[in-house]
Amino acid sequence: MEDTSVYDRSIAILKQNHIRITPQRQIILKYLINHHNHPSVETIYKALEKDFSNLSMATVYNTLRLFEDIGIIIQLPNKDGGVRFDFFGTPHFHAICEHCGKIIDIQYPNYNQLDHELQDITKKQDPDFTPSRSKVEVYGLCKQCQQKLNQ
Amino acid sequence: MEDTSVYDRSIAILKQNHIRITPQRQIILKYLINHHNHPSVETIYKALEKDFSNLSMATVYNTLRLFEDIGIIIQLPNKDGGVRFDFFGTPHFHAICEHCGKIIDIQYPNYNQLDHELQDITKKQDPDFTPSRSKVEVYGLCKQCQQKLNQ
DNA sequence: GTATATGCAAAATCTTTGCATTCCC
DNA sequence: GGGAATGCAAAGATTTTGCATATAC
Repeated sequence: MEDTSVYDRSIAILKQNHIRITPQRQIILKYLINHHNHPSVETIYKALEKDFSNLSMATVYNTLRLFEDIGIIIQLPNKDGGVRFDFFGTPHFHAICEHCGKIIDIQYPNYNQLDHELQDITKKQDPDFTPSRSKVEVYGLCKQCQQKLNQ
Repeated sequence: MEDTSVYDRSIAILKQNHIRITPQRQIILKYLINHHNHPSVETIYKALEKDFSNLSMATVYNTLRLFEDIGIIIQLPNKDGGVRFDFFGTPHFHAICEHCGKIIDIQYPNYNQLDHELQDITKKQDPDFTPSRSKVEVYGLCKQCQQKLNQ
């Protein structure tokens, strides 16, 4: 199963960073790998507390920040307050609807090249800054909202 | 003065969008044009309430959302909660320090071409989505934080 | 064994809302 | 004049903190 190796690779990254593998971190990681719904903190918490009682929001917050720091997930803006998250196994960017806030994954084969380009430009414009990753968001209107607004 | 015409052009955009020109909107717009410090809501409020008593946070929030909706400012993530804003007269992107959260403007001559490219890719990958603008952030370490972390 | 992570609940932040009043067009 | 914007304060969300307890390595 492909997901298992994604999971194993992620766990390896955690270990490389001397991060302890707790059950909470495992289930949150699994959730993020298996759900590409760009969940909010609360969505993750609600989904997991059923099977894993006495999980706390604080732990979910801690874990997500940790995962973001080491680059295996990225944070996305949420139209109505709060933020959302997305597992970042295959690098990609996001299209975000300005009207409803819907987030769509844009898988782009040359993302790595684009990422490299953006880091290059940044280093050229500001040699004092050492870039390590980039984040791209494209804003516009999703199909449903286009139709709604044209009525 | 260059800033005057930037201001006039922005006001024209507001009028095009049938947005009323209130004194509050004028001073907030002027502040954003003249300060490229990526201010938070509170920074703007604090700076303006001195000269403009009984300005309310609610109005600052409303105004910033409005300006963002019509695309004359963009919202940036803030490391420690909340968000920051930047006037978007000349299209550019941002370098953000992962360690201290510092935001640096990256003026890039071919930004428009890059923006166009990103919208093109998005449309190709998801024909149902109609893109209108893009946002690019490059993460890494600023000079100060590199030095700090290497000690 | 020890440093680290967790849960809990309270505190601190940040943002929105409702409504009476004011004001732009 | 009328619809829209504002200020205010309260409510609602979201996120962080402190500390005792539990646990990964």
